[in-house]
Amino acid sequence: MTESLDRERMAGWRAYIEASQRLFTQLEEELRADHGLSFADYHVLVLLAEVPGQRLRMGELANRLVFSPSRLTYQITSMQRRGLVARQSCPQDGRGSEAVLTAAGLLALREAAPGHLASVRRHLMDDLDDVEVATLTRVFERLGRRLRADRDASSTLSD
Amino acid sequence: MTESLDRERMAGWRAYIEASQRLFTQLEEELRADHGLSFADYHVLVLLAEVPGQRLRMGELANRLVFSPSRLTYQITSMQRRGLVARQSCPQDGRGSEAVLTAAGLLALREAAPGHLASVRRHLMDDLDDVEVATLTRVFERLGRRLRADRDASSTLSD
DNA sequence: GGCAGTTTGTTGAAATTTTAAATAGTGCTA
DNA sequence: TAGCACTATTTAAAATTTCAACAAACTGCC
Repeated sequence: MTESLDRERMAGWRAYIEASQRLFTQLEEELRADHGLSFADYHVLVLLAEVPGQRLRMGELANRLVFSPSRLTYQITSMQRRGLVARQSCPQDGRGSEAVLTAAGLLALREAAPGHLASVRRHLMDDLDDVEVATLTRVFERLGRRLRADRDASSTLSD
Repeated sequence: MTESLDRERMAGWRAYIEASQRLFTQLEEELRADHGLSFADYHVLVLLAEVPGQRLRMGELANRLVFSPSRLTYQITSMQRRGLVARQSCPQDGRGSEAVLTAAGLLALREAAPGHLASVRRHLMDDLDDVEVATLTRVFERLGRRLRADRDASSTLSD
Protein backbone atom coordinates (compact mmCIF):
# COMPACT_ATOMS: atom_id res chain seq x y z
CA MET A 1 0.00 0.00 0.00
CA THR A 2 2.73 2.36 0.97
CA GLU A 3 4.45 0.55 -1.85
CA SER A 4 2.00 1.56 -4.54
CA LEU A 5 1.70 5.01 -3.10
CA ASP A 6 5.42 5.35 -3.41
CA ARG A 7 5.26 4.16 -6.95
CA GLU A 8 2.66 6.77 -7.81
CA ARG A 9 4.80 9.43 -6.23
CA MET A 10 7.86 8.32 -8.06
CA ALA A 11 6.02 8.34 -11.37
CA GLY A 12 5.01 11.90 -10.56
CA TRP A 13 8.58 12.80 -9.82
CA ARG A 14 9.82 11.33 -13.07
CA ALA A 15 7.18 13.15 -15.08
CA TYR A 16 7.94 16.39 -13.29
CA ILE A 17 11.67 16.31 -13.77
CA GLU A 18 11.64 15.14 -17.36
CA ALA A 19 9.04 17.59 -18.54
CA SER A 20 10.67 20.43 -16.63
CA GLN A 21 14.06 19.71 -18.11
CA ARG A 22 12.54 19.70 -21.55
CA LEU A 23 10.57 22.86 -20.89
CA PHE A 24 13.53 24.80 -19.55
CA THR A 25 15.69 23.72 -22.46
CA GLN A 26 13.03 24.80 -24.92
CA LEU A 27 12.47 28.16 -23.27
CA GLU A 28 16.16 28.91 -23.01
CA GLU A 29 16.61 28.10 -26.69
CA GLU A 30 13.86 30.49 -27.69
CA LEU A 31 15.12 33.22 -25.39
CA ARG A 32 18.59 32.91 -26.79
CA ALA A 33 17.52 32.72 -30.42
CA ASP A 34 15.09 35.63 -30.22
CA HIS A 35 16.86 37.96 -27.84
CA GLY A 36 20.38 36.73 -27.22
CA LEU A 37 19.68 36.22 -23.54
CA SER A 38 20.39 33.20 -21.39
CA PHE A 39 17.97 32.12 -18.73
CA ALA A 40 20.29 33.52 -16.12
CA ASP A 41 20.53 36.85 -17.95
CA TYR A 42 16.78 37.11 -18.08
CA HIS A 43 16.37 36.15 -14.48
CA VAL A 44 18.86 38.80 -13.36
CA LEU A 45 17.03 41.44 -15.37
CA VAL A 46 13.70 40.45 -13.81
CA LEU A 47 15.08 40.48 -10.28
CA LEU A 48 16.66 43.90 -10.74
CA ALA A 49 13.66 45.39 -12.51
CA GLU A 50 11.21 44.59 -9.75
CA VAL A 51 13.18 45.93 -6.84
CA PRO A 52 13.18 49.61 -5.74
CA GLY A 53 16.14 51.45 -7.20
CA GLN A 54 16.64 48.60 -9.68
CA ARG A 55 19.71 47.53 -7.76
CA LEU A 56 20.77 44.60 -5.61
CA ARG A 57 23.82 43.70 -3.61
CA MET A 58 25.91 40.98 -5.16
CA GLY A 59 25.35 38.71 -2.21
CA GLU A 60 21.60 39.12 -2.29
CA LEU A 61 21.53 38.44 -6.01
CA ALA A 62 23.66 35.35 -5.51
CA ASN A 63 21.24 34.08 -2.89
CA ARG A 64 18.21 34.56 -5.08
CA LEU A 65 19.85 32.93 -8.08
CA VAL A 66 21.46 30.16 -6.04
CA PHE A 67 24.83 31.11 -7.56
CA SER A 68 28.26 30.90 -5.97
CA PRO A 69 29.95 34.27 -5.44
CA SER A 70 32.45 33.86 -8.22
CA ARG A 71 29.87 32.51 -10.59
CA LEU A 72 27.80 35.61 -9.98
CA THR A 73 30.82 37.83 -10.53
CA TYR A 74 31.31 36.17 -13.88
CA GLN A 75 27.65 36.50 -14.77
CA ILE A 76 27.46 40.17 -13.88
CA THR A 77 30.74 40.99 -15.61
CA SER A 78 29.39 39.41 -18.74
CA MET A 79 26.16 41.41 -18.54
CA GLN A 80 28.15 44.55 -17.81
CA ARG A 81 30.17 44.07 -20.98
CA ARG A 82 26.93 43.91 -22.92
CA GLY A 83 25.66 47.06 -21.16
CA LEU A 84 22.73 45.36 -19.45
CA VAL A 85 23.81 46.21 -15.92
CA ALA A 86 26.32 48.47 -14.22
CA ARG A 87 28.30 48.02 -11.05
CA GLN A 88 28.30 50.55 -8.23
CA SER A 89 30.04 50.31 -4.94
CA CYS A 90 27.66 50.12 -2.03
CA PRO A 91 27.28 53.34 -0.02
CA GLN A 92 26.48 51.61 3.26
CA ASP A 93 29.23 49.04 3.06
CA GLY A 94 32.50 49.80 1.34
CA ARG A 95 33.23 46.13 0.76
CA GLY A 96 30.07 45.53 -1.15
CA SER A 97 28.99 46.34 -4.65
CA GLU A 98 25.64 46.55 -6.27
CA ALA A 99 24.43 45.47 -9.68
CA VAL A 100 22.26 48.20 -11.17
CA LEU A 101 19.90 47.80 -14.07
CA THR A 102 20.81 50.13 -16.95
CA ALA A 103 18.40 51.74 -19.38
CA ALA A 104 19.61 49.29 -21.99
CA GLY A 105 18.99 46.44 -19.57
CA LEU A 106 15.46 47.58 -18.91
CA LEU A 107 14.88 47.94 -22.63
CA ALA A 108 16.23 44.45 -23.28
CA LEU A 109 13.87 43.08 -20.66
CA ARG A 110 10.92 44.96 -22.13
CA GLU A 111 11.72 43.59 -25.54
CA ALA A 112 12.23 40.03 -24.38
CA ALA A 113 9.46 39.69 -21.82
CA PRO A 114 6.37 39.57 -24.06
CA GLY A 115 7.78 36.87 -26.30
CA HIS A 116 9.14 34.91 -23.40
CA LEU A 117 5.91 35.09 -21.46
CA ALA A 118 4.03 34.08 -24.58
CA SER A 119 6.27 31.03 -24.82
CA VAL A 120 5.53 30.20 -21.22
CA ARG A 121 1.83 30.46 -21.87
CA ARG A 122 1.98 28.48 -25.06
CA HIS A 123 4.10 25.66 -23.70
CA LEU A 124 2.71 25.43 -20.20
CA MET A 125 0.04 27.69 -18.85
CA ASP A 126 -2.57 27.65 -21.59
CA ASP A 127 -2.90 23.94 -21.17
CA LEU A 128 -3.78 24.12 -17.48
CA ASP A 129 -7.21 24.64 -15.99
CA ASP A 130 -7.76 26.92 -13.03
CA VAL A 131 -7.58 24.20 -10.43
CA GLU A 132 -4.31 22.96 -11.83
CA VAL A 133 -2.85 26.46 -11.81
CA ALA A 134 -3.93 26.94 -8.24
CA THR A 135 -2.43 23.62 -7.15
CA LEU A 136 0.79 24.23 -9.02
CA THR A 137 1.16 27.67 -7.49
CA ARG A 138 0.42 26.46 -4.00
CA VAL A 139 2.78 23.50 -4.22
CA PHE A 140 5.73 25.38 -5.60
CA GLU A 141 5.35 28.41 -3.39
CA ARG A 142 5.40 26.06 -0.43
CA LEU A 143 8.39 24.20 -1.82
CA GLY A 144 10.28 27.42 -2.48
CA ARG A 145 9.68 28.66 1.04
CA ARG A 146 10.87 25.39 2.48
CA LEU A 147 13.99 25.20 0.39
CA ARG A 148 14.92 28.78 1.23
CA ALA A 149 14.43 28.00 4.89
CA ASP A 150 16.59 24.88 4.61
CA ARG A 151 19.35 26.84 2.98
CA ASP A 152 19.24 29.54 5.64
CA ALA A 153 19.30 26.91 8.33
CA SER A 154 22.27 25.06 6.89
CA SER A 155 24.29 28.24 6.46
CA THR A 156 23.76 28.96 10.14
CA LEU A 157 24.87 25.50 11.23
CA SER A 158 28.37 26.74 11.98
CA ASP A 159 27.08 28.83 14.91
CA MET B 1 -10.44 39.59 -15.57
CA THR B 2 -8.21 37.95 -18.11
CA GLU B 3 -5.73 40.37 -16.61
CA SER B 4 -5.92 39.01 -13.08
CA LEU B 5 -6.06 35.47 -14.35
CA ASP B 6 -2.84 36.09 -16.21
CA ARG B 7 -1.32 37.49 -13.10
CA GLU B 8 -2.23 34.40 -11.14
CA ARG B 9 -0.75 32.23 -13.83
CA MET B 10 2.43 34.22 -13.93
CA ALA B 11 2.82 34.01 -10.19
CA GLY B 12 2.46 30.27 -10.56
CA TRP B 13 5.08 30.22 -13.25
CA ARG B 14 7.49 32.21 -11.11
CA ALA B 15 6.98 29.96 -8.13
CA TYR B 16 7.41 26.88 -10.28
CA ILE B 17 10.62 27.93 -11.93
CA GLU B 18 12.30 29.32 -8.85
CA ALA B 19 11.50 26.38 -6.63
CA SER B 20 12.44 23.91 -9.33
CA GLN B 21 15.77 25.55 -9.94
CA ARG B 22 16.46 25.46 -6.24
CA LEU B 23 15.34 21.85 -5.93
CA PHE B 24 17.42 20.63 -8.85
CA THR B 25 20.48 22.44 -7.55
CA GLN B 26 20.01 20.91 -4.13
CA LEU B 27 19.49 17.41 -5.44
CA GLU B 28 22.46 17.57 -7.76
CA GLU B 29 24.65 18.76 -4.91
CA GLU B 30 23.63 15.83 -2.74
CA LEU B 31 24.02 13.34 -5.55
CA ARG B 32 27.49 14.62 -6.30
CA ALA B 33 28.61 14.82 -2.70
CA ASP B 34 27.28 11.39 -1.72
CA HIS B 35 27.94 9.39 -4.86
CA GLY B 36 30.09 11.42 -7.22
CA LEU B 37 27.37 11.47 -9.85
CA SER B 38 26.00 14.38 -11.79
CA PHE B 39 22.33 14.63 -12.58
CA ALA B 40 23.08 13.64 -16.15
CA ASP B 41 25.11 10.62 -15.01
CA TYR B 42 22.26 9.45 -12.82
CA HIS B 43 19.71 10.02 -15.51
CA VAL B 44 21.73 7.98 -18.02
CA LEU B 45 22.01 5.14 -15.53
CA VAL B 46 18.27 5.15 -14.90
CA LEU B 47 17.42 5.18 -18.59
CA LEU B 48 19.76 2.30 -19.33
CA ALA B 49 18.71 0.26 -16.31
CA GLU B 50 15.04 0.24 -17.17
CA VAL B 51 15.32 -0.81 -20.78
CA PRO B 52 15.61 -4.43 -21.96
CA GLY B 53 19.23 -5.41 -22.52
CA GLN B 54 20.31 -2.33 -20.55
CA ARG B 55 21.41 -0.69 -23.77
CA LEU B 56 20.35 2.24 -25.92
CA ARG B 57 21.46 3.69 -29.19
CA MET B 58 23.32 6.95 -28.85
CA GLY B 59 20.71 8.79 -30.85
CA GLU B 60 17.85 7.47 -28.74
CA LEU B 61 19.68 8.40 -25.57
CA ALA B 62 20.35 11.87 -26.95
CA ASN B 63 16.66 12.32 -27.68
CA ARG B 64 15.58 11.29 -24.22
CA LEU B 65 18.14 13.50 -22.53
CA VAL B 66 17.61 16.40 -24.93
CA PHE B 67 21.36 16.42 -25.59
CA SER B 68 23.16 17.31 -28.81
CA PRO B 69 25.03 14.40 -30.42
CA SER B 70 28.46 15.60 -29.48
CA ARG B 71 27.39 16.49 -25.99
CA LEU B 72 26.17 12.96 -25.54
CA THR B 73 29.40 11.56 -26.93
CA TYR B 74 31.26 13.56 -24.31
CA GLN B 75 28.91 12.44 -21.56
CA ILE B 76 29.18 8.77 -22.45
CA THR B 77 32.93 8.92 -22.90
CA SER B 78 33.22 10.36 -19.43
CA MET B 79 31.03 7.64 -17.96
CA GLN B 80 32.98 5.02 -19.90
CA ARG B 81 36.23 6.22 -18.36
CA ARG B 82 34.69 5.72 -14.96
CA GLY B 83 33.49 2.25 -15.95
CA LEU B 84 29.78 3.03 -15.60
CA VAL B 85 28.90 2.20 -19.18
CA ALA B 86 30.50 0.49 -22.16
CA ARG B 87 30.20 1.13 -25.84
CA GLN B 88 29.24 -1.53 -28.37
CA SER B 89 28.69 -1.13 -32.04
CA CYS B 90 25.13 -1.73 -33.09
CA PRO B 91 24.45 -5.10 -34.74
CA GLN B 92 21.53 -3.85 -36.84
CA ASP B 93 23.21 -0.71 -38.07
CA GLY B 94 26.92 -0.55 -38.59
CA ARG B 95 26.94 3.23 -38.27
CA GLY B 96 25.46 3.24 -34.84
CA SER B 97 26.75 2.47 -31.41
CA GLU B 98 25.06 1.58 -28.20
CA ALA B 99 25.75 2.57 -24.67
CA VAL B 100 25.50 -0.46 -22.42
CA LEU B 101 25.14 -0.44 -18.66
CA THR B 102 28.03 -2.25 -16.97
CA ALA B 103 27.86 -4.20 -13.75
CA ALA B 104 29.68 -1.33 -12.08
CA GLY B 105 27.15 1.10 -13.51
CA LEU B 106 24.25 -0.92 -12.17
CA LEU B 107 25.94 -1.12 -8.82
CA ALA B 108 26.53 2.61 -8.75
CA LEU B 109 22.86 3.17 -9.52
CA ARG B 110 21.78 0.73 -6.82
CA GLU B 111 23.97 2.51 -4.33
CA ALA B 112 22.87 5.98 -5.30
CA ALA B 113 19.17 5.44 -5.85
CA PRO B 114 17.91 4.95 -2.27
CA GLY B 115 19.61 8.08 -0.99
CA HIS B 116 18.61 10.08 -4.00
CA LEU B 117 15.00 8.97 -3.82
CA ALA B 118 14.99 9.71 -0.13
CA SER B 119 16.14 13.23 -0.94
CA VAL B 120 13.36 13.57 -3.44
CA ARG B 121 10.85 12.44 -0.86
CA ARG B 122 12.26 14.62 1.84
CA HIS B 123 12.48 17.77 -0.24
CA LEU B 124 9.37 17.37 -2.34
CA MET B 125 7.06 14.41 -2.14
CA ASP B 126 6.52 14.02 1.57
CA ASP B 127 5.08 17.49 1.67
CA LEU B 128 2.38 16.81 -0.90
CA ASP B 129 -1.04 15.35 -0.27
CA ASP B 130 -2.57 12.78 -2.60
CA VAL B 131 -4.53 15.27 -4.65
CA GLU B 132 -1.45 17.37 -5.19
CA VAL B 133 0.55 14.35 -6.28
CA ALA B 134 -2.17 13.35 -8.69
CA THR B 135 -2.39 16.85 -10.15
CA LEU B 136 1.37 17.17 -10.46
CA THR B 137 1.63 13.84 -12.19
CA ARG B 138 -1.19 14.57 -14.57
CA VAL B 139 0.06 18.03 -15.46
CA PHE B 140 3.64 17.06 -16.12
CA GLU B 141 2.88 13.86 -17.97
CA ARG B 142 0.67 15.89 -20.26
CA LEU B 143 3.35 18.56 -20.63
CA GLY B 144 6.02 16.00 -21.38
CA ARG B 145 3.92 14.35 -24.05
CA ARG B 146 3.22 17.68 -25.66
CA LEU B 147 6.84 18.80 -25.64
CA ARG B 148 8.00 15.52 -27.12
CA ALA B 149 5.38 15.85 -29.82
CA ASP B 150 6.47 19.43 -30.55
CA ARG B 151 10.06 18.34 -30.88
CA ASP B 152 9.17 15.49 -33.21
CA ALA B 153 7.06 17.83 -35.28
CA SER B 154 9.78 20.45 -35.61
CA SER B 155 12.41 17.92 -36.60
CA THR B 156 10.12 16.74 -39.39
CA LEU B 157 9.53 20.25 -40.70
CA SER B 158 12.17 19.82 -43.36
CA ASP B 159 10.06 17.21 -45.18
C1' DG C 1 42.73 53.99 18.68
C1' DG C 2 44.27 49.48 17.27
C1' DC C 3 44.24 44.60 16.72
C1' DA C 4 42.09 39.95 15.72
C1' DG C 5 38.68 37.82 13.32
C1' DT C 6 34.84 38.12 9.71
C1' DT C 7 32.54 39.22 5.81
C1' DT C 8 32.26 40.81 0.88
C1' DG C 9 33.45 40.43 -3.50
C1' DT C 10 37.08 39.83 -7.00
C1' DT C 11 40.89 37.59 -9.32
C1' DG C 12 43.64 34.17 -11.89
C1' DA C 13 44.51 29.62 -13.06
C1' DA C 14 42.74 25.23 -13.86
C1' DA C 15 39.16 22.03 -14.82
C1' DT C 16 35.00 21.12 -16.78
C1' DT C 17 31.45 21.50 -20.07
C1' DT C 18 29.46 22.97 -24.36
C1' DT C 19 29.40 24.17 -29.02
C1' DA C 20 30.45 24.24 -34.06
C1' DA C 21 32.61 22.51 -38.04
C1' DA C 22 34.75 18.95 -40.23
C1' DT C 23 35.29 13.97 -40.76
C1' DA C 24 34.85 8.83 -41.15
C1' DG C 25 32.16 5.14 -41.89
C1' DT C 26 27.88 3.06 -43.14
C1' DG C 27 23.33 2.56 -45.24
C1' DC C 28 20.05 3.39 -48.83
C1' DT C 29 18.35 4.15 -53.42
C1' DA C 30 18.25 5.31 -58.17
C1' DT D 1 27.95 1.88 -58.19
C1' DA D 2 27.48 6.63 -57.56
C1' DG D 3 25.44 9.94 -54.79
C1' DC D 4 23.12 11.42 -50.89
C1' DA D 5 21.66 10.88 -46.15
C1' DC D 6 22.50 9.31 -41.58
C1' DT D 7 25.21 8.16 -37.22
C1' DA D 8 28.48 9.17 -34.29
C1' DT D 9 32.98 10.90 -33.30
C1' DT D 10 36.76 14.11 -33.49
C1' DT D 11 39.03 18.46 -33.05
C1' DA D 12 39.69 22.94 -31.69
C1' DA D 13 37.72 26.82 -29.73
C1' DA D 14 34.71 29.07 -26.65
C1' DA D 15 32.03 29.32 -22.66
C1' DT D 16 31.26 28.24 -18.04
C1' DT D 17 32.32 26.78 -13.39
C1' DT D 18 35.08 25.95 -9.57
C1' DC D 19 38.80 26.62 -6.34
C1' DA D 20 42.16 28.80 -3.69
C1' DA D 21 44.08 32.95 -2.73
C1' DC D 22 43.49 37.71 -1.99
C1' DA D 23 42.40 42.71 -0.82
C1' DA D 24 39.51 45.73 1.25
C1' DA D 25 36.37 46.97 4.70
C1' DC D 26 33.52 45.95 8.62
C1' DT D 27 33.00 44.19 13.54
C1' DG D 28 33.76 43.85 18.28
C1' DC D 29 36.70 44.12 21.95
C1' DC D 30 40.53 45.53 24.73
